[in-house]
This record gives sequence, structure tokens and C-alpha cells, in this order.
Amino acid sequence: MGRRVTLAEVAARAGVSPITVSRALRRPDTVQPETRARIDAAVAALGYVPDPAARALATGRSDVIGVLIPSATNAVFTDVLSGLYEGIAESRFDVQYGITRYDPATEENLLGVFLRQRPAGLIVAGIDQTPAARRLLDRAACPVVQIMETGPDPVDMMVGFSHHDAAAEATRHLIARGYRRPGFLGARMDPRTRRRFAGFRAVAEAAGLYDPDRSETTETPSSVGRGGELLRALLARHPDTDAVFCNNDDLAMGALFEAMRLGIAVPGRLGICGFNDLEMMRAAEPPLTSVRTNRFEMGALAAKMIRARLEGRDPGPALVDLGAQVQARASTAGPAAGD
Amino acid sequence: MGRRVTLAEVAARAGVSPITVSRALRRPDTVQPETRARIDAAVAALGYVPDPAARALATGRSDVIGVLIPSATNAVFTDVLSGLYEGIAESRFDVQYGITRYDPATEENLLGVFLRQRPAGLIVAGIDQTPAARRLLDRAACPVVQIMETGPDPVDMMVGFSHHDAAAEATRHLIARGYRRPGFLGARMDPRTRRRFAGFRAVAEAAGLYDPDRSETTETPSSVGRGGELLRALLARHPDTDAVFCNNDDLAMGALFEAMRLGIAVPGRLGICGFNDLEMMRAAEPPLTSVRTNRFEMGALAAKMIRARLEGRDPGPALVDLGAQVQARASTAGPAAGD
DNA sequence: TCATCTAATGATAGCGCTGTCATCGTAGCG
DNA sequence: CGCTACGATGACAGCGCTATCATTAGATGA
Repeated sequence: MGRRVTLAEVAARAGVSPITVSRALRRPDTVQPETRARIDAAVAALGYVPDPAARALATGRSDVIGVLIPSATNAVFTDVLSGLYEGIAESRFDVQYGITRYDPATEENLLGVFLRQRPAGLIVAGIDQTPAARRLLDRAACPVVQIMETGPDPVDMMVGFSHHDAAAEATRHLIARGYRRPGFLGARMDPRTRRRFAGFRAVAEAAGLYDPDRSETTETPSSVGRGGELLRALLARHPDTDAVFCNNDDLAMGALFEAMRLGIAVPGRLGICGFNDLEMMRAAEPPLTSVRTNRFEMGALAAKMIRARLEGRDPGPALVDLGAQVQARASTAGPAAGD
Repeated sequence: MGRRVTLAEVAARAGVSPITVSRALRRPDTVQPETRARIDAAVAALGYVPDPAARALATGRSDVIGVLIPSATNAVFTDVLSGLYEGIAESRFDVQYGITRYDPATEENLLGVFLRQRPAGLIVAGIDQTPAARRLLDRAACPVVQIMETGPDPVDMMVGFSHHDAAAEATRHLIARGYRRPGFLGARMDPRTRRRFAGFRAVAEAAGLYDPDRSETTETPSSVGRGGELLRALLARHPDTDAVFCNNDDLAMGALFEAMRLGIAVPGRLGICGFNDLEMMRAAEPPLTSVRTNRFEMGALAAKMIRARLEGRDPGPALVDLGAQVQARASTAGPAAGD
């Protein structure tokens, strides 16, 4: 590690004043090329790295981009984080996470904590902030991006897609493939899950195929095992259900395994569709249909929009809908002929 | 958000000097109870929260615990992170991540970046740091915990388990169940993977069942799809392989699906064992045997050890082996009778 | 040639907090 | 009753950096 090297030491070595070194580092175009060269050499020789705390104190703002997500284990969010990382790579920015555990009050709290650090930017999941949190965000003195979802009345910028429409498209797909008694499997009924359910319901109703009793949900967290339980419960009540739209891929995978256990043919007697299109879906047997959500891109774009704003470049449109695409696979090939 | 409230304003309101407020906040026992009460009231009334940057600058150390992990998407690490979060909950500490992408040079770099921030503590994955990184860690002026693995010569503290022994136990399990031609499937051959392979090999050799050609590995990242590819390749060369020890659960899951595709009975004609025991393993059909690694506990304990050290409490033993337990399930029930 | 302007650099002060030492008052003791 | 010891509080300086304004030197034009 060695001792901390300060600006002053670099300045002494380069034969200039500290403030000039500071400038050379932050706005290289404002110092003469030869001066800059001497400074760069001194920086390299001494291995100087600015102290982020001192910078934050002096400027009144940090280079931390605060990120508020509901869960750190959910594969969906980890993909977003990867994108974020990609988006801030090679920049001066850092990412700091807060996990809300799907709890609005926690989100509000964490928002306060982040805001005190005068973050460079803020990224929050979803559009369902509490009124208080919303007020904090509205007044935030930094770029804010809402991700995962699109909706009316953005705080600032927004990158996501319509969960309602994505689910609707998946449901249309099931119907187009010939399924006539579709059900819904959902866990952890957060607002995004509810909107997916609404999309499912809207399309099913329009087709005259909606049965309010043909859905099985739970407030407990989602998991593969849960998917199996939900399917079993649904089939116990409605053995004639011929397809399930699952709120996410874990549930879909669990449903597939449960179907195997029950000796139910997929897709012949039961169609299965997931949501998010994690890698495993394609590799399953039969390969599982899912809805591709562009999570990595979402994170990367959110980071880039914030960077663009902070670096004075054009961030592009403030509201980006990345859409979602049904990836049709064998698990929804359609009911067997002798349906 | 509102304006930032400073120590001085709190002090003015409480009728004391700023330094007393500072003390009241950090070491409440050093100020008189009534003074403290007045200060607490002022803090609450004004909604004061200390500025972390100013504190870091003044003390020369931050409250950030730096965490270096290879991947943010791998479920294994996200579980560790959850544990970490749990471990620092309700404390003044924050966690900041660096992703090394399994690249020692990146790790070395990030280590430098973290160290400049004078972190409160450092958590690094594994024991395979470069010599330079090792030197940095040895000289770090903060508690350091190596996680994921145990080994000789810890930098400071260590929480993990022996990958070699865990794999050895899994292999013994396969043999005990009657499998006689076990193979190995591995992707992303990082040091931990190699040690697992070594454990597999040691036990297989001791039993006279090791065939150096009966393993299929790749440097590419692990995934469910990859597991299928590896199994297919292995079986193409050695159709008589009767069990596979997979380097992780994704590969095992992929192997299971591939076996289905090939019409190979699991566990009758092929036993499958994974590693890590992710939730999905139990829910699969057949349920998949795996090796439980205590990831959440690992993260939580690492954080607690650092906290204990920083808060002057006894951190307990410096080297904790959390072990790993084979979770025997149907996928390794043993070869079919007519083997 | 001289005033005027611009680009490059420097001096000063201060961000909000804490380490260090000084000060003050009072309890305890001979 | 005077002195020491100690607990409680305060004054001061400074952490490393940058915002702001001042200064300097050279370029420009009438």
C-alpha cells in the first residue's frame, strides 16, 4: 500500500501548484500540453490516486451512483447489476447498492441514506415509490433513472418495459398455440407481478377464456420448489387446466418438474410459459417458452444515461421502452391432437 | 431532500460546541446524560445525519467494507452477499463491491482502488491472490477476511471450507452408491474448480476407479446449457460412464436435461451430483444430489468478524471451516440392478 | 506603442468533521 | 483548607481537495 500520495506531492514533483494538478486531472484541456505532460509523468511516478472523500467534501457531491433494488439474489436483478457495471466501467463512478427487500418503507429509508451522500445519480427499481419517497426523488439534485418498468409520470428518466403488455403477449401466444384453459402461477405478489397478472387477465378475458379461479398465487418468495407446489394446487382444483403462465422462470421450471412428477405431458397436456428468459429455460427438456426481458441492457443503458447527463452529453430520450419478446419453445407447442 | 444539516447547527440548537455533539454521537458515555439528551433532541429535530465524506477525510478511514468477488451473477456469490448484508445490518458500515471477473490482474487493481479509500475492512474471495495482491493485503491497515475457501497461511481471517474435501466426499458418496465409472464435468476452471477436481480424482484413484479421460471440461463460463453439452461430449467418448460429478449445480441441471433428451435413466443408468446445493436441486425431478455449501453463513460470519474486530469485541477464531455436506437425493440412488 | 483581452496558472479559503491538547469545575484526600 | 485528579467540555488546527477570484504573460488591434 505505502503512504498516501497527495496532490501537493504531485504538484511539487511537477513544479506546479496543487490546483493546476487538480485541473490537469479533471479538465485536461485547460492546462498547457507540456504542463500536463509533466503532471501526468509525476502522477504515474508517484502512483497518485485522488482521495474520493476529500473530493466529495470539497465539491459537495460524490461519484457514487446509488442503486435501489428489491433483492440481491434474484437473478433478474443480478443481470441488471451486471449491465450497470458495464455501463460505468472505465468511468470515475462507483455503484453502491441498497436492498429494499420489496419493502417500500425500507426503500424510503435507504433513499434518505443515499441522498445524504449527495450521490452522482440514483437508480431505483420500479415506479411504485411511496409518496414520501417520490417527493425525495423529485427533489433530488441528481439524475434519477427508474428501471425495470415503464409507466406514466417519470421522476426523471426511465428505462424498462411494460409488464402488463409483456404478459399480455405471452398470454396471446398461449392462446394462439391452441390452449383454451390457461391458468396463472404467481409468487411474491409485488406490483410488477400484479401488473403481469393484469396483462394475463386482460387477454384471457378478451378471448373469453378467463376463469378467475384458475390462478394460484402466494405472497411467499418465488422459487423452483414453489412453482411445483403452485401447479399441484392449481391442478388439484382444476385438473383440466391446459396451460400456465408463470410469473417468472423459477416457477415455470418448478412447474415443469412437477408435471414430470405427475406424469403430465408438456406441452401436450400442459403448456408452460415463464417470464424473464433466464439461460436455463433454453436448456431445459422440453425447452421452456419464456418472455425475454432485456435486463443487462436495462442496467447498461441506465448507467449510460446518467453518465451522459453528468458529463454534459446528450442522454437521448428520457423514456426508453426496451420491450419484451416472447421466446416460443417446445413447452408451449400446443395441446396434443386428441385434446 | 432539504438542505444539509451540519454538526454546527445541531450544536447551536443544543447550546454546546460542535465537538461535544460529535462526541455524543460517537461515544455517548463520554458526555453527561443531560447534555446528551439535549443533543439527541436537537439531532432528531433537525434530522441530522453525519456526512460520511467529511468523517472519512477527518479520520483517515471510511466505514466502507470492500468486497472482492469474481462474479455478480453467479448465484453462489449472491448468496454470500446476502449474508454479508445481514451481517452489517444495523451497523454504521457499508459494503462496496468489486467484480474481478475471475481475473487476478483485475483483482489486484481493484484492491488498489479499495485500499486508497482506507476501507474499514476487506473481504476477498479465495486464497489465490497474485503475489502483489497478497503483499497489498498483508500490509492493509484493516481487518481482512478471505472467504469461500480455507487454506494454509491466511492473510488475516478466513471463513470457508475445503473444496477438495467437499468434492472428495461427494465422490465417495457416488462410489458408495455403487457407481463404478464416474466422470467429471467442469466449466470455468478457476482454482476452486481445480481443487474440486483434485478431490474427485484423489478419491476415484484411491478406489481404482479413476480414468483420466473420463472428464470433460471447458474454460468457458458455466451454465445449464453448458452442462448438457459437456455430458453429451463425455458420453460420446465414453458411453459407459455411469455417474458424473458436476462442478456446480448449473452443470448438473444441464446434465439432467441432456440425459432426458438422450433417454438415459437417472439415476439408473447415470448418477448425477452437483455442487453448491442451490434451491432448484431439491425441486428437480428426480431431485438432484448436491453438496451444500454454507454461503449465506459465510458472508454473515465474515461481516461479523470484521465488525467484532472494529468494535473491539472478540472476533472468535480467525479461521473458520464451515464445512460442506453432501445432500443425497434420488439422482444418485445407485445404478439400476441390471447394471 | 499602448490599452485591451484572453489563456494559463496561482493564492486563498473552506467543505464538515475529528484528533489533540487546553481549560474548567468539582470530588476526594491528607 | 489547599492540592491533586479526573470527568466534562471547548478551542484550534487540519484531513485532501476544489470553487472562486486574482494575477501574470502573451496576443490582438487601433
